[in-house]
Amino acid sequence: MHNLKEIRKDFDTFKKALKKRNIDIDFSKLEKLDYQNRELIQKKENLEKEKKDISKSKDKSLFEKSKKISIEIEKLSEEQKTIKSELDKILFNIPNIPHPDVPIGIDENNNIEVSKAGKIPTFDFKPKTHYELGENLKMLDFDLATKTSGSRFVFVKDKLALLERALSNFMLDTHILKNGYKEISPPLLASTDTMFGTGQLPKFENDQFEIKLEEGSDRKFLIPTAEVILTNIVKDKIIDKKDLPMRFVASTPCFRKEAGSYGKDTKGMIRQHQFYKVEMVSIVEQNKCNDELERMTNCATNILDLLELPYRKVILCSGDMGFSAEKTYDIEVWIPSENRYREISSCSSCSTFQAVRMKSRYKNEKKETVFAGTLNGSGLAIGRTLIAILENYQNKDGSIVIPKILRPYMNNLEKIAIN
RNA sequence: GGAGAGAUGGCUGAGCGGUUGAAAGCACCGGUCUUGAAAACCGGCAAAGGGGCAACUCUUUCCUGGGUUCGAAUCCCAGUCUCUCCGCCA
Repeated sequence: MHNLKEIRKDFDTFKKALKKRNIDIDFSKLEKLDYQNRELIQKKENLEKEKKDISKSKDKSLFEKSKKISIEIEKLSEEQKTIKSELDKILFNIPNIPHPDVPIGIDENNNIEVSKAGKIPTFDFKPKTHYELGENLKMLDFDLATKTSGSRFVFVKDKLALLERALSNFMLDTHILKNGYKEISPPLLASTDTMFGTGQLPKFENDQFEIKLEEGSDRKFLIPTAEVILTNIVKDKIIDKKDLPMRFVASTPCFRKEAGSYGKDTKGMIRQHQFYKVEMVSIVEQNKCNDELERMTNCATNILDLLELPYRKVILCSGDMGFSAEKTYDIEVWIPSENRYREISSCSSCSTFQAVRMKSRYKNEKKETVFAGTLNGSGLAIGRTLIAILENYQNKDGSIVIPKILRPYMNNLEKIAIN
């Protein structure tokens, strides 16, 4: 969310910066509502002052007048609240401003490749898809999941379940022991204001699974990513500057409706309603966002290096970035059956955008209270890492070689073969 | 599910109709003292919003939302959350 005080100072620059997002915002209405809002506040405050003075004077002859002022204040206050909520409705739905480094573009086709790493495997046979491999091994069961739960779910069984668990542990260990993240096992349900804090609400309510605890209770949502719950650790907080940067990592299930993806990636486990993801979150001083983003992205690619999977790093263009992000790197892993790279991690700096929504602040050198910077990144999406391993490490007979780094996590198993 | 207790600033914690934005302590910052540090002493230290180039100033805020009152952190009502005891339970 943007700070109105800042926007007001240079409205034209604000408008221009958001043009890169190519979205429709009624700026003139925003400006007008802001003006009306402030005008009403002034009127109201003048009356409040008058009333306060009467009260202090304890002059009984003025008490009647004070009553009348109260009614007037009430009226103004209602009017002001209405204007403010209209203003908020616009403000809550305005995305973050792209960082100057971000290339301008419409969609994913305008993203720019930054670097490539790893060796793309060559096969002397036609590589199978991950779901063919998994089903042949009898370790991925989509039909069963359809029976118990519906579409976009999967049963992972046996050695692949072990592999999934190993991946989670390996990634966590790496981030905790080598990259300085603190391990968190968080709640998987988030309240409305938590979802608002990171930007999932109000605009993306359709993508969220809502949980009904009991009739009339507050709304709760299954987290679409641990980013939501980890970032909100600093919600409504004035953080001690000494505690920055804060770095958290968690491995959690994520739940998404995938409402806008009908017919997309319907085969296999690329796009599921539920999947595991290891998520990194950093809370930093606001001027450190860019450095932290590079650091975080390196933590993510480091995992792929260790797993010896080929990947490339892409910087997202202005039109393809998420709502809260100012700058995003996607890490894409090589998928042999599709003969292309697919997203396996997304690392974003959100500048102070989420902190404004969450009211997360700290005192800077000048003792001013300022908003913190927040970043999040997958390190990595476990389901998709599993896919990448299946496909990149497959043999002609349908068996899968286990990446060396994972073997200690799998009782030194070297290969998964058909029973 | 049943019975109680509570929610105040970064933290602990007083206040229980008007000079209380809020005592005191801790933490933090500055200073005196000291070779340096500690201790002691002195001073400073809430947030949000509005106005102003600025110095500054005004309004709001003691869980949330209503109510009583000229005036509410303080009284009344509703809700949320936390804690303790009993029951049930991974």
